[in-house]
Amino acid sequence: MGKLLLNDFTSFNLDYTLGCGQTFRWKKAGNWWYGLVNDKVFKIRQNGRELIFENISKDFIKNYFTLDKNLQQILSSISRDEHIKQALQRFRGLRIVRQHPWECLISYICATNKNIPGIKRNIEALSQKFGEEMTFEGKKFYAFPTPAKLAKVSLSELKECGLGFRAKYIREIAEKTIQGIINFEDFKEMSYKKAKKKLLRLRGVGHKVADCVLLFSLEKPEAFPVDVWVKRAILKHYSMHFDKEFVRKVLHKKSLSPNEYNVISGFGREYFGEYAGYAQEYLFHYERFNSTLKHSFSF
DNA sequence: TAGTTGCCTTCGAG
DNA sequence: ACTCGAAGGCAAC
Repeated sequence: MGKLLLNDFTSFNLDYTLGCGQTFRWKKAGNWWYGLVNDKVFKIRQNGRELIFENISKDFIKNYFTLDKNLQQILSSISRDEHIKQALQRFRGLRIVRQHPWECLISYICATNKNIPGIKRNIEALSQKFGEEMTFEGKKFYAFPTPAKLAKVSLSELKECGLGFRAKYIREIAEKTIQGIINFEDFKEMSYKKAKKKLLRLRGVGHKVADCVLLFSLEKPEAFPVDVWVKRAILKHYSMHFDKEFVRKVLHKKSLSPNEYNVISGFGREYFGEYAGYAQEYLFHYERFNSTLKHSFSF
């Protein structure tokens, strides 16, 4: 068993961090969160300033949950108006974790035109079918499949995971990864713009998926992914920063054109600054949270 | 070249 | 039974 003491309990909240929808494989049982990250199974729980974990090293926990970063400083840098302040206040302690780029990329390709429970089912199916089996506390866990494995399986086998039209993109990217055409360590070294440009060349990767991968796994905290929830949040609370005509036009569209995407995402990066991605994550979670509240009390 | 439209898998909610 | 929408993207036009 390992322990880690935080300076201040508001500097990290495990439930918000793992429950906000940035990751898809964590499961909570009682007070413990069970996870499988980079081929390691472990569990972790929080009690105030204390983090308690089993089957994993302290260094891994520090790195994965970015405990080396000063969250208060990041949050004050994006705290630009009353609305974001409310979101920051409500979910203070939410951090963006360091995901593995390969798993992150495939996960967010699964996320195209899907809701979060659907993405989780896809990834669970992929892992059970093609990932390495592990045992922890007598229960079976499955690692996320390797690029080599996914490059070998047939399209119909992939589609059995409920991937639909995404299956062909996933296999293409698996092939390019084992061929070395995609090298995630190189992406980390590049600027945000250059890395994004390279990601956009992959079939199945548009602006939204690229920004998610850049933010959640490639150390680019300025990335500002715009999905339907963030679009709604921005048009609702920040419409004064856009042309009336633009707002009216984009409000009821299902999908954004590349240009419209860049207008909203570019606003986010300029307005919130170098940690715009954190603002995006708080706005996203806050918007979904408020929507759930409305539904729960509507009857 | 930039912007638009139709289509794509699946699946649960209503 | 039927439609709608979901952490969208592609290709034709």
